[in-house]
Amino acid sequence: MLDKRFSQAIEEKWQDEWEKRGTYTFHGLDDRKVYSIDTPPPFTSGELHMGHALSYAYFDFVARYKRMQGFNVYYPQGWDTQGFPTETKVEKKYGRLPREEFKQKCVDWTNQMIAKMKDSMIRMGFSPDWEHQYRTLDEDYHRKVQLSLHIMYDKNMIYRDEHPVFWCYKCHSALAKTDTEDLERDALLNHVIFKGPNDGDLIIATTRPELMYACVAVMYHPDDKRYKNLEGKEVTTALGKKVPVFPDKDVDKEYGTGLLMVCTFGDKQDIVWAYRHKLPVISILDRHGKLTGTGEFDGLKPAVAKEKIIEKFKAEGKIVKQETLPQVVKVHDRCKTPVEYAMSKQWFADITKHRDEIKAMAREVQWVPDFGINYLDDWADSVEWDWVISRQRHFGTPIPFYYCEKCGETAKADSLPFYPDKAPEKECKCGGKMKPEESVLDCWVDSSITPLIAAGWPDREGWERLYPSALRPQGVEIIRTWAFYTIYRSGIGITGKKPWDVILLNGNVLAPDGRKMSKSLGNVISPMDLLNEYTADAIRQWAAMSGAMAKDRPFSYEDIKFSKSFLNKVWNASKFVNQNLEGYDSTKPELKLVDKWMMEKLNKTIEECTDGMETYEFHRCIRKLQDFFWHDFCDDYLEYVKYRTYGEDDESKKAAQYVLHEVLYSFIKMLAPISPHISEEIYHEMFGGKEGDTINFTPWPKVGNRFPQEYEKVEPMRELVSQIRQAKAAAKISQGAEIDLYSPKIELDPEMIEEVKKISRIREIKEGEFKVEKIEEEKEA
RNA sequence: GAGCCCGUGGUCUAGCGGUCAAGACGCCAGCCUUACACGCUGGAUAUCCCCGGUUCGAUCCCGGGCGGGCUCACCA
Repeated sequence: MLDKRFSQAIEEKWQDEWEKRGTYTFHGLDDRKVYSIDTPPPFTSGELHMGHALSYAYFDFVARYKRMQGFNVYYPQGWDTQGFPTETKVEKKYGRLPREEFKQKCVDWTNQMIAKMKDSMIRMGFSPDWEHQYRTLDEDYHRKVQLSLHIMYDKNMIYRDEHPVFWCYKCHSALAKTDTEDLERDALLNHVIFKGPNDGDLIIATTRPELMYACVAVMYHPDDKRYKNLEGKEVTTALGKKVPVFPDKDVDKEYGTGLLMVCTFGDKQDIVWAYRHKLPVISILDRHGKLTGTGEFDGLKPAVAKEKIIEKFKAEGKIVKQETLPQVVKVHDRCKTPVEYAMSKQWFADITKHRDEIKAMAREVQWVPDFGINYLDDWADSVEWDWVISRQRHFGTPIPFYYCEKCGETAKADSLPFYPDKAPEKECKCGGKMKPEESVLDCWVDSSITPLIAAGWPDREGWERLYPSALRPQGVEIIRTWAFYTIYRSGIGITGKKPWDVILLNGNVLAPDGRKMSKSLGNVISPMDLLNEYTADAIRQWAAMSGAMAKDRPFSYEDIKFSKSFLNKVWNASKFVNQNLEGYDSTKPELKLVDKWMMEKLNKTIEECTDGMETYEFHRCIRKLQDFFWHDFCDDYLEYVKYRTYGEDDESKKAAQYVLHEVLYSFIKMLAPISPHISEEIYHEMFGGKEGDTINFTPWPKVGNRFPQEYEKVEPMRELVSQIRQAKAAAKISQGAEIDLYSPKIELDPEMIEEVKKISRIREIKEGEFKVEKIEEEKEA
């Protein structure tokens, strides 16, 4: 018996049952075709947010659908564990600790977060294989990341070099761009006099005059007539140094005077120019972020030096104009200190050499939706320099190399996994000491081999059958990182083969008001808060209804309320069908026209729904199911056959029961990938688990006998039934009451006319203007 | 500024070379018709952003504009 209501309690019952039985465990390769999913390892923040709920629901639909299609689905669960946010949290809680102790606290904290997130994922009904998990902090994961780097190092794809990086002088670390945020402020633009080749005045505009000691060039736009005569010449800075002049397309003619100085390094554009024009590098900031090599301003911080040098130029009459302009500077998100660019020895991966290969390999992958590949192309085309893979942090995968302090020579670590504090020093060919590298890797280095990790590379027997993955689901916003780096490393660097067959892109979930969800706006909705009121099956249905892929969508209470109502409908209709199935036997009876109409409707639904799942258009699938079940099955067919299931005619009753049984069974199967809990419960309570102990592995419904002609015959009847309903309502006659119908000649199949009489409780049909007339009870008596 | 996506009843979406342009939520009216009031039966509400073009015919295709979103670059 089904409970009175479908509820979260029923969901939890099945979640526990699935976990206990290991329902979704991968049991190794067999004869079946494998379908492997390169699932996104969430960063272990502890919180499962709406974005997770949406995108994880998408590939959970796929996994469940493919299982029912007979695939051997491999759906491991990973965790992205290392990185600055964890260090920040741990540091906040425990303060500064010795390196080893600190790392251990990071691990402990991460494990707590994993436990919390795993529980949330189970409550959402996600079906990853909990026997096959990976964590990026595991020694085994480290070993594989390090091995992958050794392979790439042997192919000359990894190197150590001096290069400008984002640097926080307060925290003494290189930063990833993602560790920075924008700060708007006013800047003073100074117009300073330089001397041209013929000693004429040239005015350049700068907000950072204190960097002039590191000035290495002056630039203008190639179309700028004012400065064309300077090409190939040298000019003299306000400090008396001669520097070359270059035309460059990135100069804005309208900004300032259209003439600018390039320093090492005022901003990112300076770095681009330094590389493009092969300019010399002058490091003007020391390791503490103070000026050096200037003489009079050494030891000052840039902000102080700026004021002093402006005073100096003013005194010398070299500043002709000053204006205040709004400016955006990058600051370290943690300490809000403006970020500088500093030269430093870092490890690099040679992405710029491979951009065309990466783009080519991306074309071997099917992008869903197809325009997603544009994001990758744009990024590949705009990458200015190689990927800085080293970070001066603690909680990360160690870089498995040595470098020579004397000559700069590098060498691979001898054994993996490699941890620098346990590694011996080596001797270099040059006689110098080789030191184990102490920096750690950018987290994207870890996550850019997830399809290999998932496959069990390089140790698991038959890992090649699990690589490429069948599916990579991920957010659009990390195409330039996760997708790009995965193709570069797993694809180009390691295997030479594309990492996945299909990449499925999802957008973000916005707040109901269409703005980004954020703590500061106070508009964050957590899936965990919705569970009790709406159930996981309803949240999952909301996800399915959330429209096109790769598109941001506001969260919709309307949709989730509708989902909940729909589940309620499914529940109650199932109870009702169950009541009417008394005496059901599975022998196939002679079907009436309406029965064939219903079976044909089911066929059409199976086609549409299957197609929707195959093309990842989950909204098409769920909308079709909702429309079909609610309106065609409940509102129409159930009403059409009530008189038969209540009645005495055995043949007719059996046919109706057969169809009720078939349709409901096929329906809950098709609903199972999206809303697995309610389907599982009905499967067991009503169908006795007849095809195995879980609906999740029953075969996906197939289109049965077609009845196109019968279908067409029944369609007009539905219109007539509806008209009679309306007429009854208008005449305030109860729908259950018996009537006489007056009507002009009815153009219907005779069997249909009989059907209508039964369905609409008509005693007699009489010629006349269309109307219904209630049969008075006293007349009958 | 560059690239991409989008612009459909009050709201959120679906759809498509010819349909009375579909659904949900909301709104209105009437119904407790032996599963469901988280329900049932009806109803109102759309210049399908604007201007051109292609076409026998465009909401759908093409060009331009306006508006919104995302990613990137944001400026010496």
